[in-house]
Amino acid sequence: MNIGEVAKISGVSAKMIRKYEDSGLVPKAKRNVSGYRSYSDNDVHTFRFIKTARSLGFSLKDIKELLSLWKNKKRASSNVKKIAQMHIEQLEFKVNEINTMLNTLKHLTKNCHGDDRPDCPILDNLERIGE
Amino acid sequence: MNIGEVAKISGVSAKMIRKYEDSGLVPKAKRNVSGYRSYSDNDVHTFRFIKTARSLGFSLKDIKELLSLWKNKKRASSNVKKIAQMHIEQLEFKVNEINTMLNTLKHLTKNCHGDDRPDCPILDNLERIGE
DNA sequence: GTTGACCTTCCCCTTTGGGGAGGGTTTATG
DNA sequence: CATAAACCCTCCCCAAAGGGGAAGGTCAAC
Repeated sequence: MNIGEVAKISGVSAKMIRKYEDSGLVPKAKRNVSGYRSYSDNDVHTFRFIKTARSLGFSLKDIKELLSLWKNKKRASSNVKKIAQMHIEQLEFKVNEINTMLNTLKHLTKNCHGDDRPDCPILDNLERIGE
Repeated sequence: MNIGEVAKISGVSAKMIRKYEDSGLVPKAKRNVSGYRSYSDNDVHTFRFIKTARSLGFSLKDIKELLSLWKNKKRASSNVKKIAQMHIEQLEFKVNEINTMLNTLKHLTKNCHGDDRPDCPILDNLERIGE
């Protein structure tokens, strides 16, 4: 398969497939006589794995490890679980951050009349809060 | 004041103060004879405003608008409120995305025994989900 | 008068994509 | 058979919001 077909059926753009190769996430693809990258069904499988992992928010660094565990039939599942748990913690941290922002923002917005007058608790608080 | 003192009391690093100037977020600072940037208390006030707005997750683009509304005593609060509401919507979208990831990740992780054996529902699902 | 702390500009790096230029190849169509 | 469309290649630039550090000028204190 050429890169375009792999992109279509794996859901990873040709652009990103090349980048993943450049960055070492996946091994360099074989080339045909004219220099085109040439892929197997197995490669498609790998790109689908990457695509799914990205949709769960894993970083490429994490995915690199996940891929190597995936390919290693003698892996310990504890290593996979560790990566997932770290990732969960980071996502929970982010959610907490955003929810803190949202609480403040919603409070401020509720109290802003939002009309033609200039008075605005949102601006008032931007002046004051960060002290 | 020199940039270092402004950085210290506003909480915005000197590096970022220069970038904000370069990017047009704040007007170019006056310079003293030796070329050093020179700031007033009012400038500190502005950087504090920016700092707080960043802590609420506003983008620099949003902050540019917020700053101009803040400085404009004839503003309509509706314009401020609009920006805040758009921002709230974006943050809520992000939270939803992350929570969706977390639901899947927690489910998978719960079912992974996490020991020396290779079997792992996390990897199994990375293969399958994204179809 | 030298040292250290401060300031300047300039360039590079992060992360995960995308856009597009310039040029070669393959395939389909007239 | 020739040409055009659709691929593919590499290379460079862009986003956002920071940070690191080099090379060099300036100021203050000892």
